[in-house]
Amino acid sequence: MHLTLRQLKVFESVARNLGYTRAAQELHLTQPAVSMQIKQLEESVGIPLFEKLGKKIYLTEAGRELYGYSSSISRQLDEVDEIIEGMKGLERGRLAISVASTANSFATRLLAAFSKDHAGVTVSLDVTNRRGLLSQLANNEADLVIMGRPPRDLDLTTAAFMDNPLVVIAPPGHPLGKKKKIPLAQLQEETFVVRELGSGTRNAMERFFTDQGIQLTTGIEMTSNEAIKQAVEAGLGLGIVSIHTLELELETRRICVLDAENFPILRHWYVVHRRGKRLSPAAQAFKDYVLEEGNKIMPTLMTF
Amino acid sequence: MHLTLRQLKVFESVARNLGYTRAAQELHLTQPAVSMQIKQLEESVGIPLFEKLGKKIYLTEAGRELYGYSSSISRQLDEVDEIIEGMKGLERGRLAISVASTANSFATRLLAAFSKDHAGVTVSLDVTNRRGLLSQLANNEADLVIMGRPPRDLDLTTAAFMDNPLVVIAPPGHPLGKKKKIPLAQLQEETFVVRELGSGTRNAMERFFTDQGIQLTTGIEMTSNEAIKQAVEAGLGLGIVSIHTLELELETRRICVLDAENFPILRHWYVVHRRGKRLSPAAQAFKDYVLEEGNKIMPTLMTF
DNA sequence: ACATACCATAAGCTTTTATTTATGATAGAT
DNA sequence: ATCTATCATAAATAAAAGCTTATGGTATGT
Repeated sequence: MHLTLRQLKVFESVARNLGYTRAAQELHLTQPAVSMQIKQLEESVGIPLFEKLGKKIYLTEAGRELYGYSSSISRQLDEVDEIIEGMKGLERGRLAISVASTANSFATRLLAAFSKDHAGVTVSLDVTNRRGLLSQLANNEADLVIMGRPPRDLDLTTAAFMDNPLVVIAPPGHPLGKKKKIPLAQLQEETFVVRELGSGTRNAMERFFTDQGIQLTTGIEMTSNEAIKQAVEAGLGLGIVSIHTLELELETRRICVLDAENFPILRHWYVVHRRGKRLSPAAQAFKDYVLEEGNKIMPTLMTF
Repeated sequence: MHLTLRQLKVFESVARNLGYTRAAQELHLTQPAVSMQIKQLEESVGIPLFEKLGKKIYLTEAGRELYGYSSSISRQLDEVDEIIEGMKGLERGRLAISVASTANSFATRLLAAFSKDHAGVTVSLDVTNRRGLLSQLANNEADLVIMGRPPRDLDLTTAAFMDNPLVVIAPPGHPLGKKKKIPLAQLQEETFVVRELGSGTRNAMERFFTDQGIQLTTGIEMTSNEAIKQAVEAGLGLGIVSIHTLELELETRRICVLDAENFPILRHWYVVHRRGKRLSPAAQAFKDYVLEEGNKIMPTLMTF
C-alpha cells in the first residue's frame, strides 16, 4: 500500500466537500487533477472509497474508515508542526542541564530565574560529581554542563563565566582561625575531610598540594559538600570547598575560612558542551544567560 | 512544511538504528539515499533532527518529538491498512440493512443466520415502512433494502427472492371463518383495520380492490402489523396482512385466514439497492445469501 | 600514523508525480 | 429534448523525486 500524503489531503477535501469539483476549487486545482489523485489512492488501497449514485457521491464504508484515520493523521501533522515551530524559538523546548555538586546553589538560582522568563521551556537539572558529568557529556545526555576545569582530551566547547575560589575551612573555634597567612607546612599537621575520588574539588586540591610539595593527611571521605561542612563543623578535621557552597554557613558563623598561604585556589566555572553540539534555541539562550549573569552574581558572593 | 511519508519512513529507520548506514541496510538503500532523505526532511521542518557528535548520531529534541508523532502515524497507517484488507473480504465490515415492517420476522431470522457465519461483520437492521425505505434508498443510507414491489421511477437494482401473499384475516369465531370462496362483494359489508398511508401493504390492498371495482370500508388505521393483528383479534374488523406476519398467530389459533375470492393477493419480496451502488463484499454476500435462502424459507411458511 | 567506520556532497540518470487542456459520458433540471 | 453540472479519461509535459556511483571529510581506535 503506497499512498502519499498528497493523496490523503486531496481525499480529505473530496470527502469533506462530497464533490470532486468543489474539492478542486478548494485546493486550487482542476477537477481532473483531483480525479486522478483519488483514482490512484483507490488503486493503492485496492478498494473503492467513493461511490457515485446519480450525480451525488458518497463515501463507501472503506472511505469512511480511511477518512477517520486520514484526518487523525493530518491533525497530528499539524500538532507536530506547531510544536516544532515553537521549538525554533523559545516558546517551547526541553533543556537538560547538569551541574557539578559544588555549583548546585547558584546553578539552581540561575536556572530558576531563566525558567521564570521562559515558561514554555521545560528545564531539568541534574546534580552529580565530575565523573558523572563527563559520562553525561560522552553520552550526550545533557544539553549543557556547568563544571570546573573541563578536561582537554574530550572535544568540548567551554566558556568560563565565574571565579570559583577554593578555600580552607575550619570550625569557628579552631586554633588557626585567627592566624594570618598560615604557611602550608602548618596545614600538613592537620587532618582533612575530603571529597571522594572523581570529584573536581578533590582533584584540584590534590594537584595544588602536590605542586606545592605538600603531603596531606586525608581523613574521612565524603560524597557531598554538605557532608564535608558538617564534618568540619563537628571538628573531624579541616576541609577544602568552593566558597560558593558556604554562603549560609558563613552568615551563621558555623564555619570559618582560614587565611592560608596561596589560598584561595583560584578556579573557574565553565559552561560546557560537546563541540559540534547543536544547541537548541533554549540551550543557547541559557548559555548566553549564564555567561551574562555569572559576573553579576559573583561579586555578592565574594565578600568573605 | 512539505514532508512526505517516504521521508518519515526513512527518518524512523535512522532514529531507530541511530545510524544512516544501518538504516540504509535496513531499507535496502545506499547510504547517500538516506542522507538525502533526512536532509530534505530537515529542510522541510526547518530544524535539525539529528546531531552528530563524534561518530555517533543522536536525535535532537525536535527529532525526538517528530519521532513520536512519526511512529504514531505509521502505526495508524498499518491499522487502517489492516482494517481495509479485512473489508476486502468478509472478515470485517459494516452492513446496513433496512426492511419493510412486514418483512421484519423473516428478515431478522435471515440476518441473524448470516451474522453468525460472519462474526467480523457488524450488521444493523432498520425496520420502517415503505416510505421510509424509499427515502433511505434516495439518501444512500442503507446498503440493501428488503421490500415488496420496488418503484420503477428510481434507478434501482431489484431481485425477487420470495413470494409474499397477502391474506384476509379475521378473529377465530368470525361468521365468514368457515365459508369457502367468499365473494369480494361480501367483504364490502365488513369493516377493515388497515395500515397507514405510505405502507406497502396498504398500497397493494387499495390497488387490488380498486382493480376489482370494490369500495372498501376502512376503519381504524394502524402503523404496524402487530397492532392490526391485535385489533382484528379484538373484533374491531377484518384485516389484510402478509402471511409472513402470521406464523405465531396461526399456530396458536388466535387469528384465522379467510378463503376469499381472488385471494391471496400475490406479491413478492425483493432485495433492492440503487443501481450503480458498489456493494461491499459483506453486502454482496448478504444479497447472495438472501436470494439463496429465501426459497428455502418459503415452503415452511406457506403451510396455511 | 594509519586503517576503519560513518556521514556529506556532487553528478548523472530513470522513473514517477502532479498538472493542465481537451473531450466524453451521464444524470438531473428546465 | 436540451441544457447544465459533474465526474471520467486521454494525451502531453514540466518538474521533482528517488536512486546510484564516486569521492571527500572526520572521528575513533589500534
